[in-house]
Amino acid sequence: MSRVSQAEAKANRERVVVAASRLFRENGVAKVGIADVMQSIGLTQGGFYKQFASKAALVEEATVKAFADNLQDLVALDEATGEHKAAWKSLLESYFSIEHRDDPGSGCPAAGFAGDIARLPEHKETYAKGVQELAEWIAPGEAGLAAYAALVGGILLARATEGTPLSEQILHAARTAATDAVEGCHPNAGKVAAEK
Amino acid sequence: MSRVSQAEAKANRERVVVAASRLFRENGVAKVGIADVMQSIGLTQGGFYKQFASKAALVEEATVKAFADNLQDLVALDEATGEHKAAWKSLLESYFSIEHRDDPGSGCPAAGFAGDIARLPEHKETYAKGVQELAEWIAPGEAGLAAYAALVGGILLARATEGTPLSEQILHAARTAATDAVEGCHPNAGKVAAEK
DNA sequence: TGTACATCAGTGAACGCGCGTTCACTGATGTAC
DNA sequence: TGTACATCAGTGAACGCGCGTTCACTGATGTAC
Repeated sequence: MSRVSQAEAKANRERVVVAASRLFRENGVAKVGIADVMQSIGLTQGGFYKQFASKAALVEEATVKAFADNLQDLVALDEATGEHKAAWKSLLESYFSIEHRDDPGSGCPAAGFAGDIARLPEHKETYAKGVQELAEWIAPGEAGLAAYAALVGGILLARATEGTPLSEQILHAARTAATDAVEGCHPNAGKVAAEK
Repeated sequence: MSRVSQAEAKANRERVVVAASRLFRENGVAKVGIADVMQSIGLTQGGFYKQFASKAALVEEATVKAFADNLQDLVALDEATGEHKAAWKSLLESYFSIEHRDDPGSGCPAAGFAGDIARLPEHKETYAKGVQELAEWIAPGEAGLAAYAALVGGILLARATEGTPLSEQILHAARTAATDAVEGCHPNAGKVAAEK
């Protein structure tokens, strides 16, 4: 294989971004090399720099794509359920599922990229834009932000404790708390931290 | 400097763990090298392996220490305030402060190590133990776990969006939501995600 | 208490490996005529 | 439409650098007598 048609080259470029978007979320930006990404779609590392200026450029595009895809899924969920509140409840179930915990590659981008972006200032703007849009989907303003932070914290802790019984407890606890926030007052509201 | 007294050697070993506990939280395990840790306390990298079997062993000890120190601080906060609910409110203020966001090195270990531990299975047990203890401090059972997840998610998102206006909004939103969870029902409870 | 020797914490340089990036090369694609 | 040539996506190897780890060496500490 040497030269390839323009259309094929463009398609390959997109495949690189898609693969990176998955691999970065799955294993972390630092642990995924250019060679890994290229190999995963059957190409060699050398060609990478014909399409991207640097690894950082790929991280940027992969971040944008992950957030965009995620938002699109949620909008589709709105349309599928017909009512936003039902869509939100449906999201809660899948978000705090074992499947989502164990498959970060196709999961929440805010969670998948959180660890890396926190130390990569150049991508914070992009990350923030993505977070804002997804939080807006949940609910406008600070209510959405707080809810989204609870989601991200729950899934990250569940992943970091995966393999211990605590992981499932966290998933359950976070799902319950988020559900209660939608339903309104829970009978036990107010008891948190008031028992010691 | 060649050989050093046993007492001094033991003290140096502890200084290494303390420095690592801070540096790992601050810059991430992957970005902090053995040489960085040793240099930060005025020693050279060669001596490291006289005290530790590997970098992984240091990560383990640094994780344990970070969680232990944090728990001790919280217990002290309980004693200082006299009442647990007041201590919790006080924690909320400092947890979602700009200072805590900008100084991960001495901050919440669950947040500081989250990104790295999620990809280092060998440390998940230790991490889980630390999370469990801190969550128990907040409140027993799932209430504490859910609250802690909301804390961690809030501070991580705020750090990953630092430099954008969203960061402060997240801090504020997460603090408000957590405070309301203690106070009981907020007038707006139930409105989340119900407006679209 | 003093002396002689073994121990070993810390030094500084080197080794290996992985990874981001570069580069000469290939040969099908795209284009000019 | 066909031909000749330039372009350039992809290849495979190499370069540099950082970092975890190893190692011969140093000389003060700790100990045996």
